[in-house]
Amino acid sequence: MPELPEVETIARGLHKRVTGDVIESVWLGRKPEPLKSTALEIARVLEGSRIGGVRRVGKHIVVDLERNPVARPPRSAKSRKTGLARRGFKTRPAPPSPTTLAEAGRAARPELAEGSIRSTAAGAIQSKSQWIVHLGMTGRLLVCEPQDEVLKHTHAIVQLASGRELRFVDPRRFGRLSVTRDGKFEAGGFEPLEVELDRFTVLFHGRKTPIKSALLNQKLLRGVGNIYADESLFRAGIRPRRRAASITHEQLRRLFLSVKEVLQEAIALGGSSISDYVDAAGEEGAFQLQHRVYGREGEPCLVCKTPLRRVVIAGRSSHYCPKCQK
DNA sequence: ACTATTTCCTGGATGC
DNA sequence: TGCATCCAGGAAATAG
Repeated sequence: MPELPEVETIARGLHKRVTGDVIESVWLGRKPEPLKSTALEIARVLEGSRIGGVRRVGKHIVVDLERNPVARPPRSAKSRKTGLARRGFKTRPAPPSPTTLAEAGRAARPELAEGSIRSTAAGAIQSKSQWIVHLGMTGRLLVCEPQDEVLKHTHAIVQLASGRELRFVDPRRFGRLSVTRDGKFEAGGFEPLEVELDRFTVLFHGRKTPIKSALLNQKLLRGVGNIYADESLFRAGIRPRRRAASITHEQLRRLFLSVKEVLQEAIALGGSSISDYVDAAGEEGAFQLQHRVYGREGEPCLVCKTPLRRVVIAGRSSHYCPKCQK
């Protein structure tokens, strides 16, 4: 279940491997789509774009895209592969059309050199856009070779000029793909690793909701999920059910430090591999071995040996030590 | 304006 | 072995 450290690990791996590559063609799976934007919008923005870099914002992977603002020839309905996929496809997807959009554009408008910013297409084309990927619970974004087996639940295949492919695989379909045309993706909330203490304190001030729920609220802090919320609360000595408003300033300071500490340690270990999480290179993280409460219901607290408890808060299982956390 | 609950989705675990 | 049921959870939608 990718949270901030897992997404950070994936984004770093992708950044290293695909920055500078050019997207030649895009295949998107069937509806009901795992998509926020429409398949058409996604394909239009991606195809012909150069990957300027990959980074993390909250739990989102942001792929920054650049393109030559060339006039774009209309595509015929027949040439569009999007939406043609059928449920549970098992064969290789159709190969990319021999002429990519970018090539067609350059051929049609050779005077538009690399780096040109002007477009004749009435504001329809931006030089900066973004591909936004949210992995949900079980999503993966993998760099593959074309001959690699296409995994079940592959919902998108992005073919790169280098010959490799970026594949989005998501069995549970909680993941989302979308694009922006202005390069201005906004996630809301503050980055937990960047937020300052006074801001952090204000975020929770006066809230009646349990502190666990507040930590999971992406409009406050972005990137903290169930595992790291529980681990942070344990390190701070705060029970997950405590109302945010009832937490003292000193305890909030401890929580502030704990959140950063847990996330930084997890990033250093490549994230937590629970169930099937792997990074862009297929490597597992190691932070699951450092979990002190998450997934340890009934096991002894590592500090005081008291059996750990699990309760459900706002539909999320929450693990804590009844003695160490008040 | 907040907060709480429901919904989406499928594989794996559990129970009979 | 097989079949039904439950559970995991991020975030949007809905309800209170």
